[in-house]
Amino acid sequence: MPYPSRLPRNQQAVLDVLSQQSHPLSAQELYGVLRQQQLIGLATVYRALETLKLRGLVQSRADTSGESLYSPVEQDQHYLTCLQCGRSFPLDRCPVQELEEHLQYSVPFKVYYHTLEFFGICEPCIESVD
Amino acid sequence: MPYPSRLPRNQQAVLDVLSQQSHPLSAQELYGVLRQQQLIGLATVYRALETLKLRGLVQSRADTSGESLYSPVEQDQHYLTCLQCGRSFPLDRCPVQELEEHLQYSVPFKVYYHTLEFFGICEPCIESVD
DNA sequence: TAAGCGAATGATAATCGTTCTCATTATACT
DNA sequence: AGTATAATGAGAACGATTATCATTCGCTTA
Repeated sequence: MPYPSRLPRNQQAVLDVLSQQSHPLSAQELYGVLRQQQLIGLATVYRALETLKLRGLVQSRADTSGESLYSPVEQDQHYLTCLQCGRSFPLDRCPVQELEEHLQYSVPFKVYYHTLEFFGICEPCIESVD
Repeated sequence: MPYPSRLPRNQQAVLDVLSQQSHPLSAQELYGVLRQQQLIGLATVYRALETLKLRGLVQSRADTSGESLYSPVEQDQHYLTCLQCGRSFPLDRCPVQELEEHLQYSVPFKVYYHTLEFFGICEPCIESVD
């Protein structure tokens, strides 16, 4: 697992904000929060996220609206996501951990994290499906 | 599982092309293929994909470059995806099927399909990681 | 401590996938 | 056939992300 002894300031700031949140943030939301703390450009936020992803510290998933949502890798990332309204409901159980550990030994690929997402229609939306 | 007796022509055409491919296609690639067969607009391709997703017949996942890749739901969708080069390597084993079936009875949510993706660095890229 | 140099930054323009708009066309129903 | 309704294609609009570039920061070396 790549873990540099110290992170550049902006990367650290981005990671801190993500860790303080209990839910994934978009890059633009992140930018809004960081702007209240310091002078920072949107491009820098994207650059920091890119690097943090490559280091296996941050993960992203695509919102149904197209934008990416970012969260620290430690955070569980298993959802029921409604195709109609786009809302995501977190799941607690993860049956994949052991497979991930097994993969580490069986494939030439360094796994940082995984995502597991179930797609369908949530109860409130079921009635409104055409 | 929602399965209308007959699909509108364009939705059927989109589904046919996706089913003929052995790998997921972007909306733009799909548009290119369809244009060789018939007169169709890009907006219609997106509209058809949207509807097919809501019907649980097509699924999408985000490419590392940001665009969405579409494939029929029947197709297995489990990958090792390299954060560096973006290439995806399909996995055969799926440990989640039974959890999905269990979910159907334990949550108020109609599950159409799931995605499982492992992210990390592939062997060829490991050397080039800074 | 000052000078020099390469990497990082912020502002903004450019890019590109996706969605919206709207005039036109196809479809369904009577 | 006649009319209402939905679907379509073309292209404009949108918005998230990426590229550009002049400036600033951080570090090394004199």
